Amino acid sequence: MTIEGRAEPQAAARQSTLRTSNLGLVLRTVCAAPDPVSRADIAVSTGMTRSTASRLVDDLVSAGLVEEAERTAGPVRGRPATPLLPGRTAAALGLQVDAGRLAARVVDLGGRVVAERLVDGDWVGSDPGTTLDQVGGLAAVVLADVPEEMRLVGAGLALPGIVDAARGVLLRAPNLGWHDVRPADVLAAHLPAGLDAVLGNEADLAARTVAESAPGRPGAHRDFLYVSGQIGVGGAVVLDGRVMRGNAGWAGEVGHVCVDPDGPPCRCGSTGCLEQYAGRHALLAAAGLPRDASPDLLLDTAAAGDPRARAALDVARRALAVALASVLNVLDIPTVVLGGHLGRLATDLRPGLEDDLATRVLSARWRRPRIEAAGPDSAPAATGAALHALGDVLADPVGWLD
Amino acid sequence: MTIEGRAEPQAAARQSTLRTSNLGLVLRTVCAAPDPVSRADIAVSTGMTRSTASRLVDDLVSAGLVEEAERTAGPVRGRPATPLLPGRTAAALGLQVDAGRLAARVVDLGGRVVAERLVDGDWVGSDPGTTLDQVGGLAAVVLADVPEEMRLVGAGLALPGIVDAARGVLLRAPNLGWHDVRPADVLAAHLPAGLDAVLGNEADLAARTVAESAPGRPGAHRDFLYVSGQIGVGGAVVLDGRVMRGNAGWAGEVGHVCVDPDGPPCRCGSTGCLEQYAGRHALLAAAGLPRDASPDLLLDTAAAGDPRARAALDVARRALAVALASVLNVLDIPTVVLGGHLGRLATDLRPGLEDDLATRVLSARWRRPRIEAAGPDSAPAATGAALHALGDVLADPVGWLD
DNA sequence: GGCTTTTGTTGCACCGTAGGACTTAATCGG
DNA sequence: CCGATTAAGTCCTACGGTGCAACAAAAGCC
Repeated sequence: MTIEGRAEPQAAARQSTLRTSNLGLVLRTVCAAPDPVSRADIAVSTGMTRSTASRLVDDLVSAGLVEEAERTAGPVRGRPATPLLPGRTAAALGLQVDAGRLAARVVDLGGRVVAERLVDGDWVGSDPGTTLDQVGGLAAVVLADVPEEMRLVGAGLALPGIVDAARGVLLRAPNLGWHDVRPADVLAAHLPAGLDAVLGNEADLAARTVAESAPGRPGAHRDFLYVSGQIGVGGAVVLDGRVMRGNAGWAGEVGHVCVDPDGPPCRCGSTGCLEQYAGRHALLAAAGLPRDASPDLLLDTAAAGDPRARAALDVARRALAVALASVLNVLDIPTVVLGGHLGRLATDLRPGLEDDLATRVLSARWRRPRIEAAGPDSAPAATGAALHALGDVLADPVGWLD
Repeated sequence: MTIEGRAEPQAAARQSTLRTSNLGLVLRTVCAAPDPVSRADIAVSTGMTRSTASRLVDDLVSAGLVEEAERTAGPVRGRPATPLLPGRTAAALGLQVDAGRLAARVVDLGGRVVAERLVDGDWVGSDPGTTLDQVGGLAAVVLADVPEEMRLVGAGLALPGIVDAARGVLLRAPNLGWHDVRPADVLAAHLPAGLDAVLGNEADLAARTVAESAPGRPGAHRDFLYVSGQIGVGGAVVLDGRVMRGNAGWAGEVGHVCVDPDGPPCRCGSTGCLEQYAGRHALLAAAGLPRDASPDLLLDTAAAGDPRARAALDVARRALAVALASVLNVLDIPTVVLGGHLGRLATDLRPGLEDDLATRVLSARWRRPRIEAAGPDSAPAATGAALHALGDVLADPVGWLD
């Protein structure tokens, strides 16, 4: 929390800042490139001299953050380049607790999933201690699969609620029925000493996997609104490739954008929230299906001609159009990525939704808003949590040089 | 415009980057401080050594960007400090074209208004060339008032519409009836050679004066939504003290947040936009008053018991509550600042509006959203335009060292 | 008046990057 | 097969900017 109206004291840049900054830049350049780059490539793309680039790369290589691949003699003249790759020995643990799934994953600097475990079930109204114990157990199993030489640089835990990351507290997670939980108290027993999981919001971290396909590597979109269809509707705003966490962690709550002030009351105290039309429970109830039915069943039912299912989908689409248009007008964002159950309904929703947005979004005449579905990852927020931890290394590799 | 999915090549930090960065930091420290600081204060607050701070200050002093005030012997032991102040010889020109007012202002590094001219009138549907000629004339008059030794470091022009700042084009300004105008073509004749005005959106620049009370000095709020009540309703999102311009300059258009999907059609093509309830024209028409009546007349009429005026205010308040709550839920912002005619209605709107927001904003239980009125400045966007130009100097003073 | 305290300055050391010469490892051409 | 060419990577010195510590300056305190 910052004190309003006062600038926080900014630190002066010193010699070591240069090294930190440039080491990070070199590492990010290696990680961002779709194809392996050489020391000379780095020098060219960053503008530093070959000697400087070379020295920084050497430091990163000896720390294991960058690896030299075999020189493959190509059809080019001159001394062949040494291809550089993100190191395989640096990795992070990503954990996820969701109302319907627990996940633990280890992801390395190259974005490769080294090990993972998923468990499906129902944790609505579960006991925080018991559930976190389960996740801790998963984490321990996954960590046992990790090769000996691998170095864990951090861990993250994705939670479907509002978190105070600085204090490590989950303030409230309505879908789980949890509030004021401090996961570190339970997780510490299962994790290696010194490895404590940074908390993050599920939608924020899932959005990160869209913005960043691997640590430091830009993903499909740089500026977008991520809408996470869960029991309710969560979301995240991504600007310039970075997830906006907001002043106190509450940012991105598209589920509570008001679609109709005279609409049904929402558990948040307001009326006509988007969640009341497009949340999974609301949607399935309106369609006359059991509330744990799958999105595919809903689509099949509608396709079979069931009027209630069709109507529920249309209502959800119209509500999404109103809510998303409002957000897009305020944020001037070109793209909406649908995740969770909304992602699986994207094919059905997209055409009508894009048409609605084209009439409701002010800038649509210049650039038509696009709707996309998130990838098929079964636990994107777990990967996002690992990416978050790995991001600390990319931002400042100095602490990881032996 | 950035190419999506690709990281733009970032430049490596070099020795000169240190100097640039630290010179800027020292200058901003001097400008940000409410009371004059000394070289030693700067060293302490930035963490650099006294010798480094001293050297950087000397450079800024000899360039006129910082001034040494008289040493005033205080009641403290030790050698008295030399108080440092923002230089008086660096200033920028701020211009504003509005539907009802033209303005030209010169503001110096300390935030002092050196000279200004305002002209009221009606420029709705005006000819761009003629109107810009008028502003250019104002600018020339104002510049003639500026002392000889003063150095103009830049200029800005605030316009009530969507601008492409990079290309210097006003895309569209519905209130003026302008589109695709390149002001530089007309203004160049009135401004000194080399001084070209950077374009900005009126609401964005007005919001900047709230975020920044003088160049580099934090204002009353750091994170807020600025709502500019003009003929329509504009706005700006300010996060971490910086105005979000959005991907293509369309950000902050709160006026077109949907308040009621079944509401009246808006000129933007959507229905039930906030502007249809809280825009000046809509509000006055609903109250049965002429559309150029003042906000004070509306308040007086309502206070006198006129039911139409009272109802119009209540409708506007409820619409604002729905729209603002949606935005606040997505952005996690604690404060709304009302400007333009809405600022003058703030006293009437605030109590009810804050209550409505308290029930509609998700995080209100933890932190109640607050409504504030913008200051009484008659042309805030002109000042904002000047601040924008001065901001370039604060960001990188190196170009201004002789 | 001498002591204390804090500000501002000066000279030297250190650190990291810049630049250019040199080495290395490949292709190409005779 | 061998030298010319080309580009990658390394090494050494120079330079620029900050850190450090000693010193000078200007006040209050006793």
